[in-house]
Amino acid sequence: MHDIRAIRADAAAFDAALVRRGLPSISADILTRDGERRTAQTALQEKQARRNALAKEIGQGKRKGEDTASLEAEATALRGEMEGLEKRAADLDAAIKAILEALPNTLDPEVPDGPDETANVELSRQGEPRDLGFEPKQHFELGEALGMMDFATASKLAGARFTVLRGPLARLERALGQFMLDLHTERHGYAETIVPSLINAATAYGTGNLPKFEEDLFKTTDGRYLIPTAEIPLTNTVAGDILNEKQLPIRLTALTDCYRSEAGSAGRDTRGMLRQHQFRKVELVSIVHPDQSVDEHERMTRCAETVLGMLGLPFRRMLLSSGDTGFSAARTHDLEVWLPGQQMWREISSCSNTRDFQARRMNARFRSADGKTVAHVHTLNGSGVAVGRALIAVMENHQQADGSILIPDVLRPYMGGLERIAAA
RNA sequence: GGAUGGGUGGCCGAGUGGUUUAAGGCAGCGGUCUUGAAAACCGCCGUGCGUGUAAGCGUACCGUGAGUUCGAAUCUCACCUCAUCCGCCA
Repeated sequence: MHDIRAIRADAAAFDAALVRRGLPSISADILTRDGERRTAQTALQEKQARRNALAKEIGQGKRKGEDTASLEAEATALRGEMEGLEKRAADLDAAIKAILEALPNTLDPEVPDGPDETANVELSRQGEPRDLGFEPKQHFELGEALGMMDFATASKLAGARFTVLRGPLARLERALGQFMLDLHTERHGYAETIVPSLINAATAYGTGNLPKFEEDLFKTTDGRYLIPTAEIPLTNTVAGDILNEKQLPIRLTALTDCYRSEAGSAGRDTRGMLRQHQFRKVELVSIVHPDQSVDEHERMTRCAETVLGMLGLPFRRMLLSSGDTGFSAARTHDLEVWLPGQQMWREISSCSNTRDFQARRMNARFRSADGKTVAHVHTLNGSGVAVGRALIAVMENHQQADGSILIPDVLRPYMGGLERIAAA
């Protein structure tokens, strides 16, 4: 959510930010409504002040046994005048809010301009795609040959875009989640958290998922939503709060199932378990002082990179372009892992600094250490990392010529010491 | 699902129609005292919006939304939510 005072202070900068998002300049329209709202509000407040004075006078008069009929008549008349002004101020306020809440976050100056992911910029790379010495298979070919990845049964149970995993492959998915959680809690300072998988509308609004992107969510019969990411409940844990500056930074992590309708992605990634209605993800969320969000964004991205490095997966860090950066983010780093079977880099983590955009929507603030000022916190979120896609990446990168899969060292303690997944 | 009782500032908590300008306490901030700290004492101390160069002034907010009234934290209605008990249940 944008700050109306910032728009008043520098309308040109606001419009320029919208242009970068491919949107028309609308500051003039907003400021016109804002001016009308303030005029109506000021007039209303003057009448409220008069009403309050009259009410006090009437109270005191009645106490003394005086006749207050004429005062009461004036107050009654005043009430009629106030109704129109009150409605006008409220309507304008709602109209301005409706405009502002549909606008995406302002982009970081370093974000490259471009229409879509083709304009993303590679910032760094760790590990290189290597020649396996044989024709690499895709994860679903490997999984089905092992008899441990079953799309037909999943389809029978639920439909397209679901997967049934069995045996050691199912355990590998569990191992990945445990490994990531242990890493982030023991080494990276994130507090392990269990959150609801169902959220109400206010919570989805706070992170920017509502009202614009409702079609991406699964909605329950009682009006709640299945979480598409733990970012939403984790970030909203501080909604409405005024935190003490000493509490910052707050770092939270959770392993949850994520549910996405994948509306609008028909036909994309239909084979395998790359794009599912349900997948597991370890999420990282940081609530920080505004001065710290840039550093925290780098730190968070490195926490996610550490996971991939320890799993022996080649990856690169991308800075998303203006056209590919999400609604709530000011700047996003995607981590793309190399998939030998696909011969492609695929997103496995996305780390975003939303600055105060989400904090404004959910009214999450902190009081300065000296107790004098209250300001919005900055919030960041990142995948640390997507478990289902990590499973794919491990399978494809550590596949052997015979179709077995070598288990990375760091996962073996979570696999009961198993070193290799092979067909039974 | 049924019954009952609640929701007041960062926290606790008083307040059943009119000097409430929401008491009091805790926490926090500043100060006095002290070598320093603690204690004690003194002062400050909710959020948003409007207005103003500013100091300030005004206004709204007591779970949310409507309503009654000249006037609502207080009365009415609906909803949300929490607690406890009963029922059911992993």
